[in-house]
Amino acid sequence: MSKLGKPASLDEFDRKILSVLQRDNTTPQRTIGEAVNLSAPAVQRRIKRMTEEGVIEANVAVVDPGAVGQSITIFVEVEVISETLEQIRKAKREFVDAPEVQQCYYVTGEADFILIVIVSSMAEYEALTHRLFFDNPNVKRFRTFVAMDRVKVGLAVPV
Amino acid sequence: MSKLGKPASLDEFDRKILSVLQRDNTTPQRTIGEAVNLSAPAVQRRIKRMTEEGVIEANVAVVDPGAVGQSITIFVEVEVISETLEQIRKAKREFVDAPEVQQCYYVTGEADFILIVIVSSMAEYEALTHRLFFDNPNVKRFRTFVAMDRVKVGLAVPV
DNA sequence: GCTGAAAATAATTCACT
DNA sequence: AGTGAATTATTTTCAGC
Repeated sequence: MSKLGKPASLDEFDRKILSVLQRDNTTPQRTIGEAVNLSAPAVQRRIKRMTEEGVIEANVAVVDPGAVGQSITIFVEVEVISETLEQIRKAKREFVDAPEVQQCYYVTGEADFILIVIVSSMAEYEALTHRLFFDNPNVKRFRTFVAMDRVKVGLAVPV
Repeated sequence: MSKLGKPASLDEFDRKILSVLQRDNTTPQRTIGEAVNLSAPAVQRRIKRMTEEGVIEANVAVVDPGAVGQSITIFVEVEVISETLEQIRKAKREFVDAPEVQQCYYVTGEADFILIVIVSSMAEYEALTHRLFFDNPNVKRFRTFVAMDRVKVGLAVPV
């Protein structure tokens, strides 16, 4: 959910703090302060403000899918038939609600949605395709790409 | 980088801890302990072990791209000409080294790579396509999908 | 091996300048 | 925004299972 309240102008201090937190948010505020030439409380205040403004959306641990069952990462391009606002909203909701769907984007181009799905078996994926796609009369077409290697993974944003 | 050293067998405690940390890794260990019926030090030891084993790959802050310049998320399907091991490795390296490339997967299907790119303007994306694709004789074709909405974003894994 | 309890250390938060 | 005190969390040590 993006905060639309403010432009949330960030100064150079904020940007530097963010770039540290995107790599490792367990970095002590004191260490961050030394890196950006600010006291620890000042760093803390800025982090708190950016969290309240929604600049920092979440703080999460990144888990290796392979360690938790033999997980399979799959990309799915989905094309829908009707692109009315209501249909799009409904499709979004269905995709978001599926726990197997890790990331979902509404896109321009030859597809309408791109989904990143994580399952523990192809049988599970097949079941998911039935539930999300075949049983959905508004889905015209979908294409599957199975990831053989997660070459680079990150949610970081250039700051 | 996936740790291949051990199967890293996780018990129910580990899985519960992971599922908490994937939502919010700033949750105090004491609170986690109460949730999973374990003492704070026990929680801490398990987190440390899973971090060393690579089960926990990173701890990161998720930043709203819109807050940091008006960032644009783009998906790119890349098809290469030669799929020799050496060419694949070389392509991987080039994609990984580009800071605009946030996520990169090597996939089966009609494409060979799927990239998730974040740029602050289409001009920047165009420059990137020249650098990564047009100037690379091994790239046969690429397709661009511009994200209009990040419907769901997460790196969490079902545990 | 693992746990939980207590002490020591280090972090964060708050009042004040 | 910085300083220092108070609070809170994390880390280590250690005894017991």
